[in-house]
Amino acid sequence: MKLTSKGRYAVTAMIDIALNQDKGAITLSLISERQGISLSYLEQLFAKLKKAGLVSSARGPGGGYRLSRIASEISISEIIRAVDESVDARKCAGKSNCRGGDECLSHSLWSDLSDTIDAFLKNITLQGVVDKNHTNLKEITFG
Amino acid sequence: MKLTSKGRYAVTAMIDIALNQDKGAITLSLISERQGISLSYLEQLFAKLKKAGLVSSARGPGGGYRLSRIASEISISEIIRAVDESVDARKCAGKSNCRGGDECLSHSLWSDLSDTIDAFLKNITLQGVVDKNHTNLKEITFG
DNA sequence: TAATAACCAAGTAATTAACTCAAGAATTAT
DNA sequence: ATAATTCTTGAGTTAATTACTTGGTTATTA
Repeated sequence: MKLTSKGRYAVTAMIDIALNQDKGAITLSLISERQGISLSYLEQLFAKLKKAGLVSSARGPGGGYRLSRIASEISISEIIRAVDESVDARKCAGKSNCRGGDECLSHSLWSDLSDTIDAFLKNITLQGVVDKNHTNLKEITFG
Repeated sequence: MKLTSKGRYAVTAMIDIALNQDKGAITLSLISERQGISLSYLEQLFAKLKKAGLVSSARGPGGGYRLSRIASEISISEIIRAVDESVDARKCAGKSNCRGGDECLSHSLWSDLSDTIDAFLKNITLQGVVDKNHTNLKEITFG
């Protein structure tokens, strides 16, 4: 799991579609204008989003992108993972200075932590973000 | 909130100290050897960790770094925020194409989401990760 | 057939990450 | 004192990634 502005762009674009999906297919030009993201960059992001099965596309006039599933069934985790290659949490693997003992412990721990964050984001849906329902999650206390 | 390998390096190094703090101050050379992170890069990271008040330092032989607080009172959020500049969730601010209306909605939503992730990481402490207690958090279900 | 809009492939500029080099200053041990 | 150790600082380098640009092509619709 990796969190960068690249992922934010993807989430922003997906939210834009979710907010405007009643108007039919949404063109990247429109998203580009509304969200201030370059068209070609969006093309690259949407190639990945499509490959991940999160959106479907239609060419030609009246074409554009649609959500493949309803917004309540698309998680933020999926969107971010579609565009952001995950951080390699195990760079130690194969390295001479990492023998899998205590030295490697922190690496596997980070890996677990990363999974935990991912599991957390799986429970926040696009619809939840649009509805601002995700703020409910803030109320949950841990530990 | 931003999640990159830079933050992972910082967390890894802090875990290394937490695991070895009974042996006194920990030198960066040792962490460098054990974790496979270059010494100079660690120097830069620890300059920030120290500035953030997470570690204290001692020079000379027998010197090194110590945790400023006990591990159960240092959150993963603090460590990551100390070294990783946060993603600017409001690049829209001041831009002509973002007028603060619906167009900007997704930006503030992302900002909220980022806060949510941060709040989540605030509840995972260094000690929790060392004890693997953080895996308990995986059991929590949302929504 | 003309306009639209997705698709595609290179390449480039800017930024950041990760590292290197080269000093210096404080502390401890001899 | 002297020497070894370790933090501290800053300037510079390399590599990777981000974000964007350019210039097309294909498919679809009016």
